[in-house]
Amino acid sequence: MGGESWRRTVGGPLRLRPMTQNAAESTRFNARPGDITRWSQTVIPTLREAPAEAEGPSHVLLLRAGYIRKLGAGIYDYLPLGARVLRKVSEIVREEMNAAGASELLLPVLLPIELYAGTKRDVDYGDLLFKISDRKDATYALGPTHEEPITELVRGSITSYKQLPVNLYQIQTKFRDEARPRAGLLRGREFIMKDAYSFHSQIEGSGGLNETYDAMYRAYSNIFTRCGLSFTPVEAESGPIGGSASHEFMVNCESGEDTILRCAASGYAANVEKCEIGARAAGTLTEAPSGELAEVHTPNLPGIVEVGKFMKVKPDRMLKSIVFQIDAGPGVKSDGAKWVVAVVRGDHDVNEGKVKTAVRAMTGNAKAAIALADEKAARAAGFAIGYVSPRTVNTVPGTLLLIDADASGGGFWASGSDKPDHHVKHFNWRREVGAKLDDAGYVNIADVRNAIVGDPSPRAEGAKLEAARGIEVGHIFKLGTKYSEAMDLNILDENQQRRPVIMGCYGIGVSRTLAATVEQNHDANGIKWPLPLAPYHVLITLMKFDDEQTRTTASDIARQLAAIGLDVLIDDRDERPGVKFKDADLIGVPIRLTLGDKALAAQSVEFKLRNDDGKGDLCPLGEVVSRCAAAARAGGLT
RNA sequence: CGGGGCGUAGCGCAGCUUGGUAGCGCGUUUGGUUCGGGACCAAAAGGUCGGAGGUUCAAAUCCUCUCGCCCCGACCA
Repeated sequence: MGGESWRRTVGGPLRLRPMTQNAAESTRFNARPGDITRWSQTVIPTLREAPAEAEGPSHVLLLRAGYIRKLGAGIYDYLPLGARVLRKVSEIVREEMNAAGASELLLPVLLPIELYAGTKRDVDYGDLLFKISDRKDATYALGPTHEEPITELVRGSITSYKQLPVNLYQIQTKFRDEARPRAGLLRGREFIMKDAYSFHSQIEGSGGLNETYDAMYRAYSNIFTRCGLSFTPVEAESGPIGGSASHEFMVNCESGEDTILRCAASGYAANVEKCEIGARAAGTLTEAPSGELAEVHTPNLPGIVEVGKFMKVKPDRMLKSIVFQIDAGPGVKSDGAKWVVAVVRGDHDVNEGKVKTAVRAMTGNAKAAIALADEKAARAAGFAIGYVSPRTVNTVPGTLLLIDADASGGGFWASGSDKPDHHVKHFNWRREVGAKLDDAGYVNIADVRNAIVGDPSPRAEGAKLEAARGIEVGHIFKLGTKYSEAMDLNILDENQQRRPVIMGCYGIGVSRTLAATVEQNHDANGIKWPLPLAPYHVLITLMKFDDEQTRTTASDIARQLAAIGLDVLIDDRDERPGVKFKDADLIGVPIRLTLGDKALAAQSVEFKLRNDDGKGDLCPLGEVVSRCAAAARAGGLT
């Protein structure tokens, strides 16, 4: 971080409110007064039963509590409560993005398909790209992310390296033609996202990509902290630049779809795709055989588990051999290596990214691309797909062999037999593969599998990796020059060199954050909003909706709360108390004030937090505002 | 895109096997009794049974096609 930079890139949000010694002023939570809404005048259609299709706590509760309504598969209305929460998330995002030196703009949703053809993303994105056509039959895409339009914009408006860096963001609806929308707001076809793009003339130093990346990392940490969420930033699959060039921000939640791994000793955390594994004991590839090689007929068995059951061999004693094909990369001459067979234990999963890294190291070709082998091509080359064994390193020309440490030892192994419907028992590395094992140009022991719970930590000796689940709500990464090269975004640098602009990209799922917050904060009765995201901070429940004194008192309190910046919902419906209390718990407003006869007679109201059990306690009218303010502050409202 | 399932009142469901006047609970409306954690009694409104075609005297029910939705998998912010 260049400390002299005029740009504010560190720390919390700028607040417009001037510092003051005045005690009353200092309890204010917002520059503007809070909102006062009467339940009877808005639309909060709570449901006793959730629609049958609702899946998962956030989906069920947001539907039941009247925050959202489904309009189609993966398409939702945001009702007044839902819209208010979205606004709260967005405001926090805005404040932190602005404080970190980014500028908000708004790009179109409707984009000519040609824009995506230029970067081949119309193909790469495939069916995920939402396409529509107009009356002239011209095709458009509904923006899934906005690298192309933003690059197009910057190409036409930034003309000198002296104008860099810039970081531009928008908060907007995105579209993806998901194969299977699910879990309500967590995976919709239409969702709200904050996406930011930064542009730089260099990677290092003041104004460089790394500086902004770090600033975004801090801004994201601030944002999710301010939202009141428990979250973990994890290392994710790195982009083209390498290193720790990508992080995902995961909301910690057992119901989350993503698995993350972390090491308590070092603080290291990564997603499954990225997670490194610490040093493991490997075999010497010289161990003695466990017995005679024996062929077993294993017809019509679809997976390793079934084969294992059939042969009475546990998956952790089986070798799984996965075939990848190597594309040497444009302009790079192939050195003859065409295939890679990655071998892991049957109970482990091959990691494509790690295979790629290992292949690059092995061949010295840093641009080599690998992909799961095309089945037809692999068969034609001599691989019995589904029954491949490591012996193919000897039988198929141009084949490299990568052996995971845990698959490299001696003892009993079962493997494919390189002919359809057959496996072998007592596979032995030395006997079956032979001299090629000693040729490091062809055979390497490497980390080529996904990490799992209990694996050694890559950062602290002796420590083990723990697994946790989460929901991805933010992702930052270093794009490099992929888009600037594809779209001719070049700028002359100070040495008069014409160079592609270096880019970074930073996303936050705004609507997903709303849902993830509910996933993380709820109980059997309903939602429990963290104060900063709550649609209203205080709910005033009238026991007698038509009692004049009750109504006046409620209005009074609401006005005073609004004056210090708290948002107030007054439940003035003609409903029985039980209904009101159930709904109060369901919609999850953090602070509840109940105005009933007995309390009012004692010049008091009942004060209860959504987080507390029981019925709350009496609070004298004169102390209500300060008590709410204290609770709001304790709840993380600023 | 593969496999499975479901479309009947605002929500949850029954009816379909064996064709014959479309039902139940919740919610809604009206009246009454109630009134501190989803009250009770009475009355009422609300449905082209997803759509199209076919078989039949007659179709929510049987057949064909189609659309929508959900779940598992593949995929994924």
